[in-house]
Amino acid sequence: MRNNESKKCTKQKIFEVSAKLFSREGYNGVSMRKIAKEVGIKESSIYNHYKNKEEILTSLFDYWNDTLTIYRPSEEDIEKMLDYMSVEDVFKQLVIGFGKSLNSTLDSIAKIIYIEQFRNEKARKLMLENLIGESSRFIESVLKIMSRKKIIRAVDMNLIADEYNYTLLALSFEYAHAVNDGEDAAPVIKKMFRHISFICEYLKPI
Amino acid sequence: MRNNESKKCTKQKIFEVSAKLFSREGYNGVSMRKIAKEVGIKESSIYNHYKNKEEILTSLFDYWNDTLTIYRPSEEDIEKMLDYMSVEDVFKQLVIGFGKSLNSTLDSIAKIIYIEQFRNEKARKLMLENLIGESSRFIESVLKIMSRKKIIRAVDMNLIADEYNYTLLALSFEYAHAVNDGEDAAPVIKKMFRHISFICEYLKPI
DNA sequence: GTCTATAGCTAGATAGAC
DNA sequence: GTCTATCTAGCTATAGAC
Repeated sequence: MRNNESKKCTKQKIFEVSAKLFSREGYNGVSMRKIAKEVGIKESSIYNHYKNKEEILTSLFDYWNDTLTIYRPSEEDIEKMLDYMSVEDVFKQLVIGFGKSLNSTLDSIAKIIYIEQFRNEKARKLMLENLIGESSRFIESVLKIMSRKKIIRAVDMNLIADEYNYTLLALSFEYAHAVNDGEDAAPVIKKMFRHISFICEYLKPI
Repeated sequence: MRNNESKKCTKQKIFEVSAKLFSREGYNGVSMRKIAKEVGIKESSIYNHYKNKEEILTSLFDYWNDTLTIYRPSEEDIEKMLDYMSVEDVFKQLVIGFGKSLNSTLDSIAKIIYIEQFRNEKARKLMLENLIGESSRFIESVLKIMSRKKIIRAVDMNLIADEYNYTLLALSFEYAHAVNDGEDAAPVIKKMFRHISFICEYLKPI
C-alpha cells in the first residue's frame, strides 16, 4: 500500500515538474538531470516510472487530450444553458468554464503544445485537430442549436465558428505570455470578452 | 575581393541553413555540428563568422525585424491604393504583398519566432510587439484612413483591427504547418480571404 | 578562412548494490 | 524504488597549423 502510494506520488511529481520545466525551456532545453533534481531524486530513478524522456512528454499530451475532451459541454448542456442564459453569456461561460478547468499543469501543457507543434507529431496533431479543428466544430454545433432556437440570425455558421475560434486561439497565446511573465492576465481576458461581444452583436436577430 | 565574396557566401550559408534547421528542430534541437555539416564546413569554422550559437539566432531575429519594418506600406501608399482599389482588395493586397515579401528564410524565421517565443526574450518581443502590437496598430491606421474617406461605416477601429489581426495571426500558424508538411497552402489562403471578406462586409457603409 | 585536434562539459541511459 | 557509479555519445568552444 505504502509502496503504491509513494510510487504514485513520485511519478506524479515527475509528471508535474516535467510539465513546468518543458513549458519554460522546451523539451530539448530540459535534461533528465534537471527534472530529477527538481523532483528531489536521482536521474536514474526516473527510469523506474518512465521508459525514457519521450514517454514523459507523451504522457503529458495524453493527459491534455483526455482531460479536455471530458470537459467540453454536451449539446444537451448547451440547450439547458440557453434556457436561462443569453447567447453572449453562454459563450462567456464557455470561456470561463474552460479557464476554470485548467490547473497549472494543463496551462503548462498548453504552452508545450505551442512550443513543440512544429517539431513533435503529437503536439502538431493536438494543435491542428484538437485546438483548431474540434474547437471550431464544437462552436459550429453551438451556433446550430442557437439557430434552431431562433435566438440568432441566419449566418454562415462555419465562418463565424472560425472567426470566433481563431481569435480566441491567438488570444490564448497572449494569455500564456501574461501568465508566464507573472503579469496581470485581466487585460487579455477583457479582450476575449470584447471579442465575444463583437461576435454576439453580429449574431443578433434583426 | 575573392576573400570578401567567399566570406559573405559562407556566412550567408550558415545564416540560411541555421534558419532552416532551427525552424524544424528548434534552437536547442540543432547543434553547431549539424549546421556545419549541412553548410559543408567544419564546426570550428563557424566561429570565424559568428561569435557563438546564440549570435546566429539573434542575427536571424534582427533580419526579420529589419525586413518586415521596411515592407509595411506607408499611409501615403494606402491612400494611393484606395484611389483605384476597393476596401476589400486593399486588405487582400496587404496579405498578398506580405506573403510575396517572404522568402523561404523569412518563412523559417517566422516559425522560429513561434517556437521560441516562450523561451527567448527576443522572440517573445517580436511576437508580442511586432506580430501582435504593431500589426494591429497598422491596421487601425488603415481603418482610420478609410473612415476619413467615408468608404467604411463608423466602427470601433481598435476592436476591428484586433479582430482582423488575431485571426490572421492564428491562420498564419496553420499556413506554417501546411508549408512545413509540404501540403497545399491554398485552403489556408482561402480562409484568410474569407476572413477579410467577413470583416469588409461588416465595414460596409449602410 | 578553413582545417585538425582536443579540452571540458553535459546529455540520455544502464548495471548492480541496497 | 532509490541509490552510486559509470558508459557512450553528443555538445560548445578554443588553440594552433596551414
